[in-house]
Amino acid sequence: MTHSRPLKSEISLSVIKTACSNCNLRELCLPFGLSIDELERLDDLVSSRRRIKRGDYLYRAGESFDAIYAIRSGFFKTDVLLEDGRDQVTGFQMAGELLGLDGISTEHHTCNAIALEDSEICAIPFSRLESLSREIHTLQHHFHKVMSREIVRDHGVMMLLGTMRAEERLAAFLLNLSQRFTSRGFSHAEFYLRMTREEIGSYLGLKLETVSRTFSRFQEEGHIAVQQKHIRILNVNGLKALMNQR
Amino acid sequence: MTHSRPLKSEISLSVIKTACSNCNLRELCLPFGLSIDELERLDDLVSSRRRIKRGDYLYRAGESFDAIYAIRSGFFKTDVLLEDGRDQVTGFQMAGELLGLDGISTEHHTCNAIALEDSEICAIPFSRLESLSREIHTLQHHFHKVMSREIVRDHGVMMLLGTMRAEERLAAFLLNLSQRFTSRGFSHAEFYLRMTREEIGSYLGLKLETVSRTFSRFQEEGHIAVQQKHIRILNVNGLKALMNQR
DNA sequence: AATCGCGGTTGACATGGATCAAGCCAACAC
DNA sequence: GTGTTGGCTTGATCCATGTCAACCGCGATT
Repeated sequence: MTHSRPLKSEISLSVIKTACSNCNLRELCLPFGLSIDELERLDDLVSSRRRIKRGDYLYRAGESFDAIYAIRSGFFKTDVLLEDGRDQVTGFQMAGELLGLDGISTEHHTCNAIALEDSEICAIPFSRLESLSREIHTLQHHFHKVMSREIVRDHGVMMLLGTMRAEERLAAFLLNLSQRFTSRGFSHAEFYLRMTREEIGSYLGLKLETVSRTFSRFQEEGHIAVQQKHIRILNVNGLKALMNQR
Repeated sequence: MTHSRPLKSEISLSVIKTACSNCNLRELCLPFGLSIDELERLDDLVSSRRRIKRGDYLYRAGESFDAIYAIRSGFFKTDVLLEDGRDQVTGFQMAGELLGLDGISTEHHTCNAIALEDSEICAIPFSRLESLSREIHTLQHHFHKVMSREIVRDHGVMMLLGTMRAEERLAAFLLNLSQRFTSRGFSHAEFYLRMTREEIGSYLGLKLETVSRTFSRFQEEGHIAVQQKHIRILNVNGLKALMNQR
């Protein structure tokens, strides 16, 4: 790829240029439900595409906010820091998901977004998104749904943190990842974790040792096979059953 | 008041009718930042006002969604239920705050909203809010801020649940209530809790006994005076200090 | 005034997960 | 190869919070 010269500039441009219209995530991402010509208007807006290397920040808490970001490929975590150094991972985001919605409220980001693998994002200038969504009803409505979905997701995490035991939290976590990989066309039963035990623990309100021990227990009980970051789910129903017991 | 007859119909109507333009919460609530004539257009939309008695549901999880609600007066909790009966209180809402944003995502409410005291709400039909906010930029932007603020709040709760100890959670909870009462013109140092120890516990991921014991400890240490639901904060800085230790 | 009942407090004890510590494994550098 | 490093696993012990149980106190009802 790096040595190929463009044969026809239109073609190469249309491939290289960010374009929702030919993005295979468009049914998961912001463009959901838009007509062809609406899509093209969104294309104009989603101009810049950026690579973020593993470990780099997409944005940091405190930075001023002016765009939201759609993940084109890769994997991110968001976290909030307390003055005393404690931190809480607030989410893991994958392709097709939006980052940065927290920044709208104060015009400043309130959390950090960090790439857990080399990633690519589309920046969507927020004020332009607002103007466009004043014109395109479908876009407006879908954007509201996405924000609302984030609120609902957060409620789920609260439930997890507030009422579930370590086993249940981890089972819920694995099932959630599995389901999200599935809807992106990957295996539901086999995947690589992009985050460390510590990051999982932070997300789930557990220490890394507990995460590790619980994985081991799941393995002993035949629910999963773990080998470092490689996970195979052997018994989905077993995991599901772990959640509603008690 | 109840015996007075209207002298001029316009006057009595303007008092009785729901109207953002003369609501003293307008600087906290959705109308924030609107001009006089924009306010009047919002008035048309916020037509119905409803009383909810203590203990009654404003809406239930699963019901179909078509409006969001602004709290005119009173106090609510929202909670989510798991099949096995466990529940998690996801928030406490007071005058000027919005309820129902979770329902946008699936067109169905995903939690229950229950009045903790006799309350009054304004129903805002959501599709009409969307059309109006396509016309009024300020309204659109403010609504986005409100949704985003909810996401940020949820992150705070995750931090609480994920990384803080019982003392810290409860201190944070009291300080948060105090601050919200203050911005509504009530005393920052003295207030009545509208919720039970069990509801506080559910919100904070603690059992009611722990909540009760921690209140008692705060009292022994001179941070607060508790008597059932009546709270007086004696030492704000003491409470703040409790949070960042460790 | 007596009774009832719900919510709150307090105590004694149990336990899930944290903490501390050692060792292991895999990737990478040299 | 050997060493180094970061992430993971496992064991022993500890402790914060949960659990169970008794009792209290206040408001509502009669």
